[in-house]
Amino acid sequence: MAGMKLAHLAVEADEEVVGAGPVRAAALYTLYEGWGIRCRELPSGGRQILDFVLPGDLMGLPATLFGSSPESIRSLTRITFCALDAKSLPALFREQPSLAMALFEGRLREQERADTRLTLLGQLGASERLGYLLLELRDRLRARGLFAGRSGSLPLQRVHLADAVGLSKVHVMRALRQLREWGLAEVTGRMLTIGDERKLARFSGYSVAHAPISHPLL
Amino acid sequence: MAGMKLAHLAVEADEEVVGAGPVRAAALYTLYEGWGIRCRELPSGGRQILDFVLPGDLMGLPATLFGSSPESIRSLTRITFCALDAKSLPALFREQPSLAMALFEGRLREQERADTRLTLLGQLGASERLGYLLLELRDRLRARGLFAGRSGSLPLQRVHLADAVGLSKVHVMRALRQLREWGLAEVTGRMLTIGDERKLARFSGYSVAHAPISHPLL
DNA sequence: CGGCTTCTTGATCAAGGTCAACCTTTGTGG
DNA sequence: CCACAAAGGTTGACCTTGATCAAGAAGCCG
Repeated sequence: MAGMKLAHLAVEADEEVVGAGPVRAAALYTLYEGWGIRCRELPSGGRQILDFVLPGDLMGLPATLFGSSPESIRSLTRITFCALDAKSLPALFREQPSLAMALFEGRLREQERADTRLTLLGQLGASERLGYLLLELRDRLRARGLFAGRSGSLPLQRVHLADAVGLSKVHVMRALRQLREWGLAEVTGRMLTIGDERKLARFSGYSVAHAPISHPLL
Repeated sequence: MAGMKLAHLAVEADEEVVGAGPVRAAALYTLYEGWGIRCRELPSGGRQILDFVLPGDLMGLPATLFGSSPESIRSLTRITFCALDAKSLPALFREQPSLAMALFEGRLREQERADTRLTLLGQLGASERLGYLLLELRDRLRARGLFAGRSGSLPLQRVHLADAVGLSKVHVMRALRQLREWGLAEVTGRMLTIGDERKLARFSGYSVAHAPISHPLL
């Protein structure tokens, strides 16, 4: 798979990495460092953050495979990433079936994560959603060695949390206050601190089983 | 792929086809006829319908591949389906790379549909959600030759619509009335009728591009 | 030190949930 | 074939959650 590598790139914070709509360049990437978001913009002005993109995650798979995709990817921090040759994907499937299978399983895990998010938005209240999101983020970061102990860096603004869980910025504040007052989690500045982890997991319906952590592949 | 076929089965309406939790039997299926739902149950009693399963759709892929899955699949009507040998999936990846690729692309399309549903729940109001759901269902049915003209059969209760779009049964009623009064769509008895299709699509943010129709594979 | 953006909070408003009642359909046993 | 029961559909009244508006406080550059 290393043979697919084309170039090593970097962009500053808050730029569009993969645009919605028709693809302009072959654009299959893996993220090396930094944070990104995968999101959709609505004509009405709203935005849904579909997922946070962390180091090791693929970017632009649907866009390159289908030639166009409604999702766009933006950098939240400065990021470095690596461009892959999307055209060699069929070859990969022919010559590396076990790798292809791993790729397939990865998509399936993503699907389970997506199902969880849907359940979150459909069935749970504001604080539960936030609690879940924070716990999941912590575990994804931890799996990458980017979070140790009770607190770690979280380069997100309130708006990002809001757009991720389908709430208004103002209401995210209220929910965060709840979590803080109950000693479950705290977001201050650009830091996340998990308080009573066990209680938070129970409260927000979080279980690692339901939130398989995507593993860096490349 | 026909070589994977193991048995032809049927179950009555409202039964569990694939259970949540650890897998009891090798359980990879394709649906032949009837309707199913893929859903998650919450400890709190809530239920999120993740998707409606229509003829041609796969059932139980994550469960068989991972040995367990939080999702369960239930029949809404009497269904007939076909059991596949999940163990031959690695073989399929080795010997039928182009089929594997198709399977992979199918998952990617599912992911786009899931992203759309997330955006729906996170950003849109009750009537928009329902309108979108109804339009998408109609197009998926039409792609299978199960819906022609302005109306067709829709074997869903209000609760199912409610659990699918994350609303209460009562509020689904209110939203349906809206759609009816505005001449956009109507659900009566077990029938769905689409009124002004163009207007409904605009109203609910529906576009076929964003809602790729899953194609029967087997 | 301004002039920006983000954070934070209170006050008010609307969307949606809950409860309860009644109606309609379906189904079942006498 | 009718009577009754059970399940689902429909609607109104009221309450809760979360959105919106507005304004002040705190950071963060130039």
